[in-house]
Amino acid sequence: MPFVKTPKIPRATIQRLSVYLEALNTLSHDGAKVISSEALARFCNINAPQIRKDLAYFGEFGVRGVGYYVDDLSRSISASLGIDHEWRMVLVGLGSMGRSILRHHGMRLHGYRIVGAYDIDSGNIGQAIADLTVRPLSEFKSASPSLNAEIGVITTRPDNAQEVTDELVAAGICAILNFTSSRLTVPAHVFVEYVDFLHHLYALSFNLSSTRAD
Amino acid sequence: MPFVKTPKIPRATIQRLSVYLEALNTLSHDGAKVISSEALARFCNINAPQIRKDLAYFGEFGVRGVGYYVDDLSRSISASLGIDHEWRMVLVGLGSMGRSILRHHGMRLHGYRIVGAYDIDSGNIGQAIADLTVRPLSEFKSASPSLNAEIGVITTRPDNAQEVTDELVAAGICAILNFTSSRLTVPAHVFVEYVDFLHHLYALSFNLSSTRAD
DNA sequence: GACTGTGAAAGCATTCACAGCA
DNA sequence: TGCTGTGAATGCTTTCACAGTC
Repeated sequence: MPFVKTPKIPRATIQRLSVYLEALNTLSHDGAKVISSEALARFCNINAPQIRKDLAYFGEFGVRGVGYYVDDLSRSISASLGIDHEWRMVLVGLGSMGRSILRHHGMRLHGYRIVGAYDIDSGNIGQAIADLTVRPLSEFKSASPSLNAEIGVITTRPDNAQEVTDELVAAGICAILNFTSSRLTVPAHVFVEYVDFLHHLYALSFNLSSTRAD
Repeated sequence: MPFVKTPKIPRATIQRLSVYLEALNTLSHDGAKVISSEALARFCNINAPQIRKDLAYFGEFGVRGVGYYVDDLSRSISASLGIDHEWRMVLVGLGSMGRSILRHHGMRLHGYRIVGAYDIDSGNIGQAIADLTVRPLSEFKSASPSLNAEIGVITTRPDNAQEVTDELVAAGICAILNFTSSRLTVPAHVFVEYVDFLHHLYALSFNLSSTRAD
């Protein structure tokens, strides 16, 4: 009985795959055809056995005695991560952070497309930003079937985050990228990722303070 | 010989401390005086022994049979993280992401103050944004002693990130918050934190795809 | 009685060494 | 020969159970 090659993939592996992908795209751009785990390791500041193990979770992408074909591997990782097709997203909250994300080029380039812009702040509603018109969140549920978005991005003020989440989940969204500092409560089938740069600043402060103390 | 209570603190602990802090501030705001690890655990979606262990790395903040005093604990965590005073930062790159960070209220509220705005793109230089004037990065090194900033924030295009990093490090910056998708190479004494929401989107895509497949 | 602080056990993730293949 | 794929060993984190304290 041949197993599908997926026992249980560490979360950390997924994060590193993103790094490999980034690196491979750069390498490909520079004309590299083949790369060894050792060379890729140096490029990413990650060690070689780790890379081999990570990749092995998803299949056998390399050629022994040769290495990995850059473009092949890039495609394989994309497929493994599920980013080999376009993902449709809705954005809620058009303060400066929301606008900046709406205008962010990288996301579109990598297959993430914002197909709806909503807000609960009436001040923003009706505005046209980057070919979308901001609608009140209350309209999302009825628009949802035609928008066909799978990922919700929240950039409101923290106090509104849970309310927005509930609304999105009620409308069938199963994945949320949360830029606010609020922790969200969601049903088990919903995935949440937190982007909180304050936390990263705390980590820097901690490191600075503790080396200072030595 | 009484040890300072710091054997080796897991990185994950630092991240969770940020979460506790956030929660405690909310609780304090709502008038709570005392909270048990169990109650805090429910509030943060983290389990109770984990919280107790995390806190124990830094000292004995609780009272047996009672719990933790909310405001006390909040202050203790802030001190442990080294965020009980203001941190000065310089921002490099004033595209839409940079501007949005410059205008972000939360950061200032939490003791992070941007004291200098730089860019290498001549289009932005000279502009006044939120009481700062954008200067060319080449001027940073000489201004650095008087600015007295400790943290650098990079929001340029990815291709410029390494160059900017080198410049910041040369001027004495020891901590970098990197919003670009580039991996940075830095000397051992410099700390780097990556804020890459594309990676978070990848994680969501992966989760969505793999549950879809079941 | 209630809840913290902590050693000991279990569970994960990373590293290593080497077998297996071009 | 050179480099991948992988079981076995190491090192971290998390979990648990309970002793210690208010």
